[in-house]
Parts: sequence; structure tokens; C-alpha cells
Amino acid sequence: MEERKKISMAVIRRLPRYYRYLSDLVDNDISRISSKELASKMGITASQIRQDLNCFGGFGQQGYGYHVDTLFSEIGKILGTQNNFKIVIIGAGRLGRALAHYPNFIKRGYEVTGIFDVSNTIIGSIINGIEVMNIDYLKSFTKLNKVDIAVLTVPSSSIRDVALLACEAGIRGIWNFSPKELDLPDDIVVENVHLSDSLMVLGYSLTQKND
Amino acid sequence: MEERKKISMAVIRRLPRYYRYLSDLVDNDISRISSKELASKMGITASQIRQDLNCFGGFGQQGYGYHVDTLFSEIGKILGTQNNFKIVIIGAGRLGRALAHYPNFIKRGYEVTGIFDVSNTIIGSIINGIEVMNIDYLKSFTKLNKVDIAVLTVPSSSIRDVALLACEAGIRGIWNFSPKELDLPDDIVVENVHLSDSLMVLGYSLTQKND
DNA sequence: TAGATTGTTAATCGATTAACAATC
DNA sequence: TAGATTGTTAATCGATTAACAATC
Repeated sequence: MEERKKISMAVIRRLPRYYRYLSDLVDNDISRISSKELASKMGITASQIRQDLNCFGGFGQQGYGYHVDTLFSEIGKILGTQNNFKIVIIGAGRLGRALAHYPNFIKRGYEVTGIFDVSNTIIGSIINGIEVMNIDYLKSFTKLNKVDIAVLTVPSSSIRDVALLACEAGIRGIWNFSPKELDLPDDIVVENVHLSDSLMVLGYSLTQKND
Repeated sequence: MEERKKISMAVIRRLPRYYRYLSDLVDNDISRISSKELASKMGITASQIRQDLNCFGGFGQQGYGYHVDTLFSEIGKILGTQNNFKIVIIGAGRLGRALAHYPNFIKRGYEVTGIFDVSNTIIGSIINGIEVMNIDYLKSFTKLNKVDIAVLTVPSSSIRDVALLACEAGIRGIWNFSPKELDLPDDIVVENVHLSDSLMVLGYSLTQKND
């Protein structure tokens, strides 16, 4: 797997967006697209698309463009859709429960295998067909089921402890919904969803428009 | 309000992060911090912090650093925390309901004034003290209550229609939780939370670690 | 073949970092 | 005053865009 050079995060973060647009094209039975056409749909330059895609190899064909199906599935592979990543949700509050029903887990090739909480009122209840377990069983469950990802929807006050627990349990990636930064070993991948940050950027833009 | 020059989105998107770190310092009764200290806490360069802050004016003091309280409240102002933005949530499914209870709305100076849906099973129910209204009342409610922001937690299939409806109703900003891009008039501010994009970036990183 | 469009190199633009004079 | 640290300019680095030869 000889990597040519480090691919920048800026490129990686655009891949899911390409993936969505290609998914729409597939749905509309469009089989072929040029970088120029796609660029105009997405509001970016054709150059950027070609540069981005060529980080991963030449998916196109000169004089023709790109096969939509091929490109869609190639980007999917790059993003790991075929890995069947297994997920547990830790924290079965409102957000955790909403995510347990999140249809894109399935659509994007992920599988929710377990839900955990600390509260006795919640433990034992069924969410989307899965019984909420006591967090004490996280470690044994994770090992047994080879869980890859922990979705953390616990209160900020306990986020760091829970994150460490998940690491001890052998989790490899964390999808963090708390507004705290996690300082974890280098081999753990963390992806943050800082909702409040996003909201405040919206607040900033609105404030600008006021003036 | 003479703007010197355009402030880049890269800078803006870092502001909420500064805001969070400063909030922690305030909570810990730390009254003074240098760019160097803050930089080491945040894992960025002191230069970047000083450059970022100086987009908005000189908040520091040579030889001393920054007053934590002042800086915190100044950044808050920039982000619009004092504007008391009014919010409606459209789509009272699981995610909408979870967001209706989101504590950071209050903490960051936002107020949820209304919740809307199309389903008769949901309309009339109470979520966090607010009765879910029929979306037909969106326009009159928005005008009457001077609502600024619509949080869109509706299915992707209806997102574009609902976004247009919100614009007609006089909303100024949209917090979009669907995986679709919105093409709206220039005076409407859109902030996207593309959960599936975030998840797929996590998937990418995990796939890389596999090799 | 001629036209179209890629893959890729070179040029430009913007963002980050370094350096330092100003000054508290 | 001497030491510390900012605000700001200059240097570097990286990302985006433009251009074009290769080729389907």
C-alpha cells in the first residue's frame, strides 16, 4: 500500500460531499459526468475536483469524463463504506436515542450493535430493537463483538472518563458529540461534532448581516 | 462600522473554539492568559491566536497578555451571544426533539420560541414546555415573534420545500441538519451540520489505520 | 480524425508561522 | 528600568486555480 504523499484533511473533508452528489446522479440514472459539469453543480472549480480525485488515482477517462457508478463506489471504498464498521452508542439520552435511529448508519455501511448508559431508569429499555446495556458491560461487549466506533452522547461532565473507558474497551474511533476536546492516545481516531460551534458560526454570520 | 478587510471563514470557525477554552478558564477563576499559554493548551501556535484576535481589534496588553473575562465576552459579542436570537425548530422527530432540549441554546444566548411539524400525531404534543404547532402557522408565528433562525430537522425529501417556506416566513438563518445542500437567496445565512459527512471522515481515518 | 476532457505541472492565491519593534 | 508579551509586518508554507500536453 505504497502511499505517494500525505493527503490533506481539506481534500478528505470534501470526499463525502462528492459522494453525496454522485449518489444523487446514480439515483437519477446519470451514468457519465465531466469534472466541469460536476463542478458547476457543486459550485467549485473543475480543477479542484480533478486534483482531489487524483490524490487517489485516475478514475477518469480523457475525452469522456468519469463513470458515475465507478466513481461513486471508488469514493465509497476510500471512505470505508465496505468495512462494515461496528458501532456502539454510549449515552442513551435524547441525542443518543435519535442517533440510534439514524438511517445513514445503515446507508453508509455502519451497524449499531449496542447502546449503553449508566442510568437504571434507561438500562433495559429497547431502542430501535436494541436493549440498552449497563456501561459496565462495555468492555466485554466491545471485545466480543469487535466494535470499531463509539458514538459518545454523554454529558460533557463525564465525556473524558467515558472516552477513556471506550479506549480501554478497545474501541478504535470516537464520534464525539460533546463540546469538549478529547486528549487520547495517537492510535485513537476522534471525529468531533461540535454543535455549539456550528451554531455560533451561524450567530456570527447573522450578526454581520445586521450591520 | 467600517470593516477593514474581509475576515476569512477559517478564522471565524476557530472563534467558538477560543470561546470554549476561555469559558473553561473563566470557570477556573483564571483571570489572565498569554497567547503562548493558550496556544499550548489548544495545540496551535501563539502567532495564530494573535493574528486571529487582531482581525477584530487589539484585545491584549503588551507585556501582560489577555484579560480572560474581557476576551471571553468580546468573542461572545463577535459571535452574537448578546443578540438573543430567536429560534424555531421545524421537524419534531427524534432529532428535533433532542435539539429542543439542547442546553447550549440557552447557554449561548439563543431562545427556542416554537416547534413545528406536519404530522397530526405530533402536533399538539408538548416538548420541553412548548406545544408543537402545525407548520401552516409558521409564517404568522415567525412574523409575530420576530424569529431569526429555523433549525431544520425534517426528512431530506422535504428539506428544500421547508427551507423555502422558512424563507418566505421571513427567517434570516437556517441551521440545516439534512444531508442536502440548500440553494437559497443570498441574504439567507445557512449553516450545515452534515452528520453523515462527519461520520464518513471518521470512516476514512479508520480505514487508513487499518493498512 | 477532430473534439473533448483528463491527469499533471506551473502559477497564483491565501493562510499560517516567524520575527521583531512597540509598549505595557 | 528590565522583562514580558503584544500587534503587525515579512517569510514560509500549503491549497487552489490555471494551463496544457497527453490521450480517449
